[in-house]
Amino acid sequence: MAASLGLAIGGHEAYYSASHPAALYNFQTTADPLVAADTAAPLLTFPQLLDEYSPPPRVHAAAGSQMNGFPSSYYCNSAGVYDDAGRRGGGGIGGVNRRPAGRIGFRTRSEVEVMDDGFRWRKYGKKAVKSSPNLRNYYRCSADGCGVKKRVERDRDDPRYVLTSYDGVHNHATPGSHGHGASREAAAYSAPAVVPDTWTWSDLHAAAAAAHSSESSY
DNA sequence: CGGGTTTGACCCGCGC
DNA sequence: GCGCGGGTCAAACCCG
Repeated sequence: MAASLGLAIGGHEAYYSASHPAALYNFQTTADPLVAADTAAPLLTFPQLLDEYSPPPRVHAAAGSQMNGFPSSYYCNSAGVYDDAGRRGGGGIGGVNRRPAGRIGFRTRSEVEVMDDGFRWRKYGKKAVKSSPNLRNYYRCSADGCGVKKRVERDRDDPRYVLTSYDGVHNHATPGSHGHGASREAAAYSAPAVVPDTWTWSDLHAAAAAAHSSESSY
């Protein structure tokens, strides 16, 4: 079945998209990522996901060299209705009622908040949020014309973990590439309808967006 | 000198 | 209608 279907598990919604391999492996969509991260525990580990879908080498490198730990769980808020704390998320971005094309989050055990995922990020805000005693940092992709955003905050329940969520899809190749993988980047840049052999951050974002459009009915 | 970070103010949607 | 809360802007500042 090429379509995705929604399930209700323990009061939480989980979406599994048959067209998205990662989703088949419990790459969850949930209204409450924090709860899901705790209760729907048996999710794939980051390395597992990477091995399973052969992501680009640079992701491997980033995971190996820059991260102190690795994501222990995932959530994908493709509904774009709730924020990281499961609160209303329609609050809009900058007051503008923008609907995120797709949001993917990671709960990562790490000493540092900033993880090199191959893209260049510029911090544009920092905010204390009610849902957490910790500050939330806002980053934007520094590539011109790329509106991908990323927010990072420490898990309020376990400060050893970092909650990272991505909004949007990169419309460019990772700046960290040094000439290799041009074909892969071209594939990732175009053909959003075709499932590529290798999964990149952008691919995941695009998949989330696709799941979003098929699930919701705006 | 250029790019990134900091910081407070501001904007806007939502709930009451 | 008002207050709250999250998200963003933008100028000043910092650093390589």
